[in-house]
Parts: sequence; structure tokens; C-alpha cells
Amino acid sequence: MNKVIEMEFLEKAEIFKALAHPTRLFIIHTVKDKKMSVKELTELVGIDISTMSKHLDILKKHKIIEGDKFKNFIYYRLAIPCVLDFMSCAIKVINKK
Amino acid sequence: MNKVIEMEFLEKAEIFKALAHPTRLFIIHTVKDKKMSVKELTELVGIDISTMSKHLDILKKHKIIEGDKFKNFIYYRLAIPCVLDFMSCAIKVINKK
DNA sequence: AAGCAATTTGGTATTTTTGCCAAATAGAAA
DNA sequence: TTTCTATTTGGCAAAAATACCAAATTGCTT
Repeated sequence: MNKVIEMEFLEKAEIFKALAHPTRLFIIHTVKDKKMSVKELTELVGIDISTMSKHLDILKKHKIIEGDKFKNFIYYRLAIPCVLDFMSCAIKVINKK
Repeated sequence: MNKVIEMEFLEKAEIFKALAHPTRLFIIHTVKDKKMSVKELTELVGIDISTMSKHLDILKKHKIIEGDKFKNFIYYRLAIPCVLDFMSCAIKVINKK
């Protein structure tokens, strides 16, 4: 495979990988309506807070979410609504056939 | 997290996982225009044919592609064009900011 | 400054994914 | 039937992803 083409698909795959985890999809779903802190998200999902922090970091690195600092909280919100199209399309893919 | 909700995101994540690999994205990109056999795809990408077969199997299991048998070839094609929206959206996500 | 709460980081064990090889299967052609 | 080609399967080793704990950091609030 051509190196340039290969690079293109490597980069795209990175985005899909960032989305390919139930907790991270839940974060996107939750943060689309309401800003949420790390602690709040952690309690909703029921995992270790350090694990949640790392999931948020993965989404942040790909600019899928962004965090706003308020006191010593960080409130996350969805940065790219386009990702919601991913989600609704995913449902169609699952339900068809 | 509510069990039902959890199941929803688990299922969605499965779809994203199926797409989260450069070779599999290349397959989708290639098969959208032209039916291709396992061997043809293998030669384009330059990996072991058994590896390609397994990538195709993952996409097939999620109904993302479908194969038509002709002689002892199997020609694959894109089953759900909706996935292309994923792809073009992914480009936007990458290029923005 | 000291204590406290929210978040991140480092380390590690576990699980999952990936890719190759070798062998098995399927089917066409000789 | 035998041979040849295309594809799949099983097994295994290497790489990547995940989750927890413990410790560090950040920045309020006393």
C-alpha cells in the first residue's frame, strides 16, 4: 500500500479507535447535553476515577471533547458535534438486517 | 451505568472496533467502487493472505461488507454505504482545528 | 501555610488484538 | 482423480488496550 495512502488510513483509524470503547461512547453521549466533571462521569459509569481520567484524555487528544476549568473541577463538553452523526449512523448499521 | 444503557454502548463500540484498523478502512474504501477478491486486496495492502482473510471476516460479521462467490473466488463489496459517511466525517474531525 | 477535594500520572497485571506460519478446506481445471 | 489456486482456520508470539492501585499534582478553602 502506498505510503501516503497508508498514512491516511492510519490517521482515520486513530479516530475510530478513540471512539471504539463503550465508556468513551457513553461519555460523548452524556457530554453532548450537559457539561460534566470527571468525578460526576466516574460515578455514573462506576469505574475507577483514574480510568475515567484516561478515557477523557484519549477523547481530548483527538479534539473530540474539550474541558473548561472551574475552580478545581474540569467540565467536559462535546467539541465536535459531527461525532453524533457517527453515533446515529452506528445505530442504523446495527439495526439493519 | 444502567445495564440496558451499557449494552447499547457495548454494541455501538463493537461497530467502531470493527472499523478501527487502517487495513479495514482501506478495504472499505477500495470495495466501495469495485468488487475485490481476497487475493487482490492482499496484494494491494502487502500483508499475509490469512491476515487479510481475518480482517474481511471481522467486517463481514458486522454486515459492513458482503461477499459473492464466483468460481473459487469471493468478491467482496460494501454492504452498508452509510459507513462512508463515517469516513468522510472522520476526515472533517481530523482536519478541523 | 495546612488541609482538603478533584484530577492526573506511573506502574503493573490482565485481556484483547494483530500478524505470521502451517495446515485444512473448497472448488475449478486438467 | 489429481493438481492447482483461492480462501479459511488453528496456533502462537508480539503488540496494544484496559483497569486498578498508589502516589503526585493542582488549586481551593480554611
